[in-house]
Amino acid sequence: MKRKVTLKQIAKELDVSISTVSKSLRDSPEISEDTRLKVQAFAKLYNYKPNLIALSLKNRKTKTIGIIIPEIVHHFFATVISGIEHVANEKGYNVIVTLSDESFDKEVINMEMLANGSIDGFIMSLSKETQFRRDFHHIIEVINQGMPVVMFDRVTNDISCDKVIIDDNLAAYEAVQKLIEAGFKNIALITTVDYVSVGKLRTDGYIKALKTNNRAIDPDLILKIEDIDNCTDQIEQLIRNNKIDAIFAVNELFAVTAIKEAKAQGINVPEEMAIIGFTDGIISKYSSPSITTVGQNGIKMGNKAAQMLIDRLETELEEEEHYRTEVIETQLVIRESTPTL
Amino acid sequence: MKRKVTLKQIAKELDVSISTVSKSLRDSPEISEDTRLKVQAFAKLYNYKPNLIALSLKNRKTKTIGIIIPEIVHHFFATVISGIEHVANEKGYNVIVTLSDESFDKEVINMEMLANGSIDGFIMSLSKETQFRRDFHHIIEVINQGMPVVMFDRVTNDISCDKVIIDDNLAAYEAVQKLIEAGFKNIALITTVDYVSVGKLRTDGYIKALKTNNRAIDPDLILKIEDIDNCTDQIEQLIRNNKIDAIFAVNELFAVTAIKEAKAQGINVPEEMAIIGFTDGIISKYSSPSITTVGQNGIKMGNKAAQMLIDRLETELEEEEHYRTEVIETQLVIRESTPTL
DNA sequence: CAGCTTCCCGAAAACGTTTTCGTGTTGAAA
DNA sequence: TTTCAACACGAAAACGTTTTCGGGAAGCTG
Repeated sequence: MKRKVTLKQIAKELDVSISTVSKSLRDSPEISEDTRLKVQAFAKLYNYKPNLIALSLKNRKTKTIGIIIPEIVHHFFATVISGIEHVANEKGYNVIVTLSDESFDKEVINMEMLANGSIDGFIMSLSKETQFRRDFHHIIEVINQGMPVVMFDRVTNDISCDKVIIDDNLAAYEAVQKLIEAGFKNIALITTVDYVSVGKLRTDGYIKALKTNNRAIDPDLILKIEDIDNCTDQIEQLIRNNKIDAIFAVNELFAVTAIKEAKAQGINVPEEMAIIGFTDGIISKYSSPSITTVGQNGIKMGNKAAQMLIDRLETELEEEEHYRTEVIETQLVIRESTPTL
Repeated sequence: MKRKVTLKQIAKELDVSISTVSKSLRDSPEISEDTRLKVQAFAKLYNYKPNLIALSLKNRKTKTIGIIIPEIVHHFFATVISGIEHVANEKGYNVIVTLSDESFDKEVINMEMLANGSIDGFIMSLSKETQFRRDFHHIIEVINQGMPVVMFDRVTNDISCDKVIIDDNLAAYEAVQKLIEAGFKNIALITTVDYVSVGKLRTDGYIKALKTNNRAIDPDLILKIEDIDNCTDQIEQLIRNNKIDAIFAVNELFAVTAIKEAKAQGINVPEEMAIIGFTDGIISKYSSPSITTVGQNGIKMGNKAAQMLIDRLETELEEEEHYRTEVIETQLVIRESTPTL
């Protein structure tokens, strides 16, 4: 077991100073070709690689990005991480991932943990609980310490920083508009409780679409689900108790559950009931019928977020404070759960 | 923007030495209660938190675990990460995630990157290309440097280190055995090319089950797929050209695709054809019919892997070298794609 | 009063780098 | 021969900690 070799060891072995070794390896003109080559050969032989922790300490930057997301077992977040990781890697950055599990406390703990020198900046999406409590002191503190933060998807207006989002409102509006244009009359909405920012926005988009078309808003057709893991019964009721010919669901799970319940009640999808979901993940693709859905390109969001963070890290103009909000375009992915529109 | 405060600054401000500050904060009995309290109050006021990078350098450990996996946009790997992250977090460790994208080169680069001080140990699953090339020098080198490595799922016998796996062979055997017991005669196999370790093992399990029951092995019923993204045509052919009444697929994608193709050819699942998949992910759960599958508990694998790594990190007995291979039990998750067995 | 503890505290080393600055040697120019 | 520039290298500081060791002051014992 040969431990990693350090500058000091090379210096000792070659009977020169540490500085000489360091300079040789960095091809400094200060060093004679003789010693330079000698040192380089020796370093190569022993496979010397500078210790990144020491470099981090010296340079006061770690070349590492911290990510805080609610969950990783969630296709959308996984794609975003993937997107982040790719551009980060390209630019020589590593990525530390932490999970809040939708918990405020875990979000705070993770944030404080990473803020103590481990990373150069954050990319994050708020936990449900944080959105509910509207307590963002941990984020504000980090920003005040001069550490850049980029928020994506689940963001808040209460904090000014760079953001990457989709236009949830518009995307929902357009999806519902499509349904209306296709002639559907009784369009239901399956959504989340309002404090989930994206849920609220999508709900608003649904309402806007109906209003624009002078349709009445029927509260009975709007189902707000609190506990996402137990949505089946409520959705079953919704379908049973109302005359519905189309559903707009704000996520894949609601959409696929709606399909299942419709089938169970003998309703054909899409012939008798059309369904549009949100998020183009595994479920939408492999469900049968496959689900027409609003695609939010997670990879692209991740790319953009990483791009913005690194830009801010590397242009040390520091004080511009000119925060941007980048909107990633969505597209309606047409599949089998809607009749040919 | 108040930058993070350091020991030095506190020392200066309070007109004591750095050592005094450090000791005060760590409740050293060397320091009088007077100064101790004074320092602590001041530190609290300025929200002092020790710089983790400095600590890492000093202690020669980072309290960080490096993960290298082929992809993250893959439910199984995401669950494993989740499992790792949870026990890591509990024990005060962070987690750096890197992706190999199934590429040997990226695996090597990421490994070397992380090995230079950033982490205390690795948890990894081999990329396809690495398994194909059977080149493990990067891993061996890291191990020789004294850095512990835990491999999971896609492992190799060529390296001795801690491992966490499932018994792929047995799980496949049992799944196929179930099909045989249920009276199915013509059981096809959809698998990967042999160099993917888990694919090979599952294939062997399939063959063993047939042999045990004195069934002939029909090569026509064994489909080995190279390019997982373009499996549709081959699966369609398989089903069209053979009299098949059951299929065992080594992953979810093959299973769901088989269902789709069967349906397209007017074959009812499960009435006319039973299907068992592998991996209990999103697809199996939400497909319709939902898919009976071999559940490999990713969370548990992650938990175990993290546990093993941390154990090895924290028992500095170093030289025991007594590597373990932990086998996580699987269970057949019965769903709609098989008739009540 | 001498000597010895005890109590507090600071100096310095160490972790592994990079970089600034200083310095000794050489050779050439004056 | 003197002076000076160029050259090659080393010492030391810095990043932020922790910890060992040493030492001054005060109090106590004899």
